[in-house]
Amino acid sequence: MSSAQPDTRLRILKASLELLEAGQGQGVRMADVAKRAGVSRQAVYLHFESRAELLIQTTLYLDDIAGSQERLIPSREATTGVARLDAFIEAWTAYLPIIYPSARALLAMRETDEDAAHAWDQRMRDMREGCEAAVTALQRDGQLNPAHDPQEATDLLWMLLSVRNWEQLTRISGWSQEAYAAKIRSSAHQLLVMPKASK
Amino acid sequence: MSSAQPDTRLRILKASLELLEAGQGQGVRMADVAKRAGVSRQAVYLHFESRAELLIQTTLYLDDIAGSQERLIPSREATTGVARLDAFIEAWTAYLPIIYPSARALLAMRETDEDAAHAWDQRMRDMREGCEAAVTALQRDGQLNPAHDPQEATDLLWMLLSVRNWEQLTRISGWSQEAYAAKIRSSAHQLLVMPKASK
DNA sequence: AGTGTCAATTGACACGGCGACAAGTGGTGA
DNA sequence: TCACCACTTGTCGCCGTGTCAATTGACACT
Repeated sequence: MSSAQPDTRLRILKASLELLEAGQGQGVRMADVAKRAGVSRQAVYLHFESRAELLIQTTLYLDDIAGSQERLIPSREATTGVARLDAFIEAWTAYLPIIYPSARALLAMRETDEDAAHAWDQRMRDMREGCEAAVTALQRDGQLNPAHDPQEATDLLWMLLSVRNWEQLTRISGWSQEAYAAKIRSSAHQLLVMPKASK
Repeated sequence: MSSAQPDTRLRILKASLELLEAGQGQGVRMADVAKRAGVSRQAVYLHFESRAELLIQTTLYLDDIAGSQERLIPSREATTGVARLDAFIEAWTAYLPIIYPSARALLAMRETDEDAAHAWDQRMRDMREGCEAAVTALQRDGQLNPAHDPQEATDLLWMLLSVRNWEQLTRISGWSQEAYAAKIRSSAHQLLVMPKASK
């Protein structure tokens, strides 16, 4: 936090992120990132040991500037199980389009690179914890659909909220982000919330 | 159907399929396929113009020997909408583990190769037609959950049955194939079939 | 025998992208 | 003045895909 060039590492991360967003996570090479950061290709390797590492750090950087943590506050503060579920779904589905480009790149890398695989899996495990917390809150309220035990319910919710499903519904089936969010929420309710006996 | 060497093209396809299965769709190179087929690397290019083309043809070959068409007969013959839905889900979920290795390889290729992307998308469009037929049959019977219009219901079912979801639930969440099939079927019912007013 | 054809082989090569290495260069502070 | 630091320049190796040209060996026709 001192040099005229505001921290090369940060410039590289920014460049990486911008390119990922521009290409929707596709076709971003080390040389492209370097060029955009106004730095030599080798300088990138001075800061990141490999392409996998750069992608991992880029997603962490994005989490940081996009406030991944703050987004979860309403969910944690929800009082009822259903409110917690809804708040979590709301936060995650709104976050999905933001992380999609870098998630896609990391997912592609995951196929061949062990570090990338590990980083992605960790990320998804963290996200699963949010699912689990929501399911637990539902159960505490006696609102969990008895068709599923908590483990299975968590996995189903986790699946429902996956990046790949967002990709399929919005990019292939052509759903708007709003339609996606609404339908996923109502589907989660149908699957997980105890059907009302009567009213 | 005559030479001592039973058709080189076929030997290559078999080799490709075996390697894909052995590696769960990962790390299969042209040279590996050639070696396993007992043929030079160049011979592979004599029969398939590119790696993408080889993968595409391998999945078609697999469809052929695994009877992808026959599997759909029970679904087409079902009388009620719910029976049709169940038969389709049963056929597809049982087919998924079979095609997974080649599907995975093709999905990876899809990211970078236009031909592979087109072939995969076509495959998935075909599968979607099965979903659509089941939803239409449900609707005809007045059994479609009014929470969804037929389009949306089809897309939801399509999403539910995706290769990626099978991969996540069985390979990551660790569900058995049986648990997967049962849960997906019951989830499809919860989502798509009209809730009984009473009984 | 002689000729043509066809499938396949051999070996070499170009290319793109990642990653490593070595020898500079230029600015800063002790 | 010297040393250090971040960075540059240029070069190189590796890998996997895809191409090309020359050759071989089997068969078929005449």
